[in-house]
Amino acid sequence: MNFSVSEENYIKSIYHLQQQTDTVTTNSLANELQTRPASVTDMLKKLQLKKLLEYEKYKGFRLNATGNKVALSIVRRHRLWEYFLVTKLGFEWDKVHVIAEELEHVSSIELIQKLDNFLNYPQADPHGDPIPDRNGKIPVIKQVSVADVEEKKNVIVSSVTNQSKEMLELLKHYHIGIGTALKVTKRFSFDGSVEIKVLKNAPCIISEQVAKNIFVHHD
Amino acid sequence: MNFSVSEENYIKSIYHLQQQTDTVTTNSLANELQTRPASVTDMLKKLQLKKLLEYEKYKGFRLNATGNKVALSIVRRHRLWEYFLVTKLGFEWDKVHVIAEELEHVSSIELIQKLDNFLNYPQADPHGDPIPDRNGKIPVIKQVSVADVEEKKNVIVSSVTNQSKEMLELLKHYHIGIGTALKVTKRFSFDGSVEIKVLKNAPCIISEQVAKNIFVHHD
DNA sequence: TATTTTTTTTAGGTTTGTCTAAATTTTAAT
DNA sequence: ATTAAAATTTAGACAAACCTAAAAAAAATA
Repeated sequence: MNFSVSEENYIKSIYHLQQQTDTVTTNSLANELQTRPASVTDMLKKLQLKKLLEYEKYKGFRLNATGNKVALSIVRRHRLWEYFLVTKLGFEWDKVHVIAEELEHVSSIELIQKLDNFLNYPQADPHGDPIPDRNGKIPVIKQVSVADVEEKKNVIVSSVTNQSKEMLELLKHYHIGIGTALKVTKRFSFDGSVEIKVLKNAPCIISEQVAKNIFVHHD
Repeated sequence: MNFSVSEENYIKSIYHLQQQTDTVTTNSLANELQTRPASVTDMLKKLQLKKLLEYEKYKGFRLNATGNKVALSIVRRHRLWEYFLVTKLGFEWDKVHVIAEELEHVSSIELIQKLDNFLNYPQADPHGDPIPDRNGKIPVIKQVSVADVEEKKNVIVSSVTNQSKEMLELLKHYHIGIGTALKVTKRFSFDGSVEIKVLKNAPCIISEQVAKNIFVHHD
């Protein structure tokens, strides 16, 4: 089956909203897509007709198995492109989302297969979000926030929850990015701040707030 | 200025038709785009309104300076993506056109700038067609067909006019691709066939028909 | 429970890009 | 120079994806 850019955007947004709430409401989807509830209803009927949705008037809706599969393939494309943009083209994290939003709609299956191979089958995008494989399987990456990680253990940064410009600025200053190896050298229980050591750099202290947003996995 | 996918396709097709004939006709454009003459007329009005065209009813049309600039930026995007698909993702020449047709409409200027840099500012796409630079300047690549090249000179394959599957098959068999270094060892005036030597391979003979389609430039 | 508020859907309209069929202009042929 | 043929444009329709305003249903509140 082939879908329009608009249909794909709806499917993707429903998928994302479903991660938080089981069934999705018209208003929340309209809000997510920056459109009007009436437009959402129109599209819902269309997606239901194409058998991607479970939808009952006034009762909310959710993707069925087929819809979910389609969503995962869009997410896969999006995240692979994001990874490409950062690791190959040298974009900053905070710039890639918008561009990947366009690239994700290029539909060639072979393209994505070859891109995946070229990138060496990455497990997560530059924000640390997992990349579904060609079958829609999402790799489970065991990760802990820096606020909870064991002392003295070597860990690798795998994702950052807060993707604001401010956070990016801070991480750049500390030379921290996805894939950075670091070690928690000390934890201060007074304010929850943490001393970390990024390879070859002098140790530095980050606040609890920051530590909670940085996730790592074991080496 | 920002253009729709449809507008971009019209602009690009007009540009290509202009390479052969000075002014373009409604029918030829309809044929190129696999659409109806009436649809072409509709779009012409729109492009004229956007000041990209010189167009007089019933008299044919052509891109003006602005239109040309837009066309060149689309051609640039298309050819850079083709180059990427072949050299980085390992696609065959004959598969990339369709995919590049989609990728070319992703509009981020920064994306194309960084892609160009990543690819190391290639001068020509995998078919040997020149890639306009960011200012729309097309590199002039002095090239001669193998049928006309001097004997014993070392030359490099720069483009292949015929891009059919059959031609690709033949070239693959002879280990010839864009960038391949070769030497014309002998020319037979009887039938115009040419003996060439591809580095390290045994010399081989290609027909005049093939020789005429392979273009080379001096080392 | 009755009423108000919020959410969702329907009805009808707009824009973009397409189409067919008919009208018009240009080109070719007698 | 007429007439026939071909090319082009206009007129009017249609589908996709959006919109506003009004109606209907569900949820919240008195």
